[in-house]
Amino acid sequence: MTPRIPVSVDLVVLTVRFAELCALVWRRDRPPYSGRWALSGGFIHLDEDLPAAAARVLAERAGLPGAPVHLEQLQTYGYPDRDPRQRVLSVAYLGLAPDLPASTEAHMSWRPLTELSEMAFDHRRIMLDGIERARSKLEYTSLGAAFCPPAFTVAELRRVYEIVWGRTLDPRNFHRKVTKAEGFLVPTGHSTTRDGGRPAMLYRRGPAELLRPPMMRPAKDAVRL
Amino acid sequence: MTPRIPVSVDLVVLTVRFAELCALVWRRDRPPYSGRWALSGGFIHLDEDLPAAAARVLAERAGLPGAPVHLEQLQTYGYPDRDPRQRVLSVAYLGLAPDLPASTEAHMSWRPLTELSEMAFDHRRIMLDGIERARSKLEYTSLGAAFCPPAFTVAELRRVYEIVWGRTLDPRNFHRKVTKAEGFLVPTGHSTTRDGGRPAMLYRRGPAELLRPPMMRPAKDAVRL
DNA sequence: TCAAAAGTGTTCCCGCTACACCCATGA
DNA sequence: TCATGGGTGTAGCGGGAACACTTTTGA
Repeated sequence: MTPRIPVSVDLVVLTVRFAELCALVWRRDRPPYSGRWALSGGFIHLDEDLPAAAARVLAERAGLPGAPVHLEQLQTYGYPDRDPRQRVLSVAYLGLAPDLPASTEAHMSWRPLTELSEMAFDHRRIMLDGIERARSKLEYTSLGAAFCPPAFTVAELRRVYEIVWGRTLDPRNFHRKVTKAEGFLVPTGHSTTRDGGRPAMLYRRGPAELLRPPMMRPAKDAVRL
Repeated sequence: MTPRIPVSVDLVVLTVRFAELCALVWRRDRPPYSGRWALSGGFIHLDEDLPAAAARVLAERAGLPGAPVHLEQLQTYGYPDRDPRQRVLSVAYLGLAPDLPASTEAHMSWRPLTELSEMAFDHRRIMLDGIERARSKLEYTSLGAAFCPPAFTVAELRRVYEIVWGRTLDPRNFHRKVTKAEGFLVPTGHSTTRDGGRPAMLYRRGPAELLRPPMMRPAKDAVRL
């Protein structure tokens, strides 16, 4: 007989807001782990594909239906006692989102990492794996723009990198690097002064997925901004 | 009610032998997909961790008990009709192995990619994902040595890179790069002439996991050796 | 006129590439 | 002595780091 196991999809949805890297979480109100922060998740349906289940959880449980969130499979967690009630296999997805309002109806909220030292189940481990994935994805893909609104400036994109990596970057070299990179940024023709100073060009995400050569994060001796 | 799903672990075990990248497969002898090549796999037990299940499948189904195979989780495949009999969720693991004899008892054999254009289920897709993972891992980790025997020469390691990437590499620059990289190679003090010519130093795998800066594969205009 | 941020030019340095060259063995 | 592959030296180039400098706005 083949053993059958309940399978859930859990979402590590990250964003950058108020100069901090935040995750979308809700506070559990019953055991186990009552009062702890938890990722949004749900069991997959029997006729449902994994990406479809992730999209459904994003819409229904996370309260972000139709939001422009980049979703990708992260990893699967399956040690037997990760849920004390019954064995559950969890397929984790990573979501990168612009700064959206969290759904109060779904009881979700954006919390900076510093507040998330204690989480339910193994959700802290999953979240940390997601953050590490996001950090490395910024190095060799153009996914940093997934944290930005549809039109954004180079400085806003740079602040995303700085906050996700926890490093300061040289604004001038960063500017050259991303504007020169083929297919990373598409000029909209408009500009804005919302950051003060000289008006900055507004860009949209370009078609390029990979960044070659990659932009490597500086060594850890450089500090948080 | 939470739907329960059978979960299997499937292994993409790769090696380099006879100057070709090969995968460990077996030929199915009954429907569905009778006669097609398949990856080794098995259902996970109810009390079993995922890495433990992968190790068990490697030992029992793949016929490589105790072999020095680097195993890491690849991805999870879950669209509902990937197995026509019943829905099965597959957690794929990638294994990198030195050139070991395949177990005849387990009916496994090493087959070069060129012979594996038609496989059972979605195993070709899984295998291709595993190969792409292996290719990129060679770029930024020291896992190339996982394809080599315990003691190996720089030239043997280079041929691993050349075959996995399908590109020729400059032997002299490659030599400098890997011998200079901190923690990649540990000299054994011995040497060998098994490749002909001047004796080559033998090395063991070093403690370093990551390769910084990475060794990037050349653009695709360079051809197969 | 000044502060602030955008964007450009320039210099230095390091790492990669290409290739000339020498070394140590078997045949 | 020659063929074969191992290993070193070195010049050139391209990209990143550092930073001086100009540009364009709001106040």
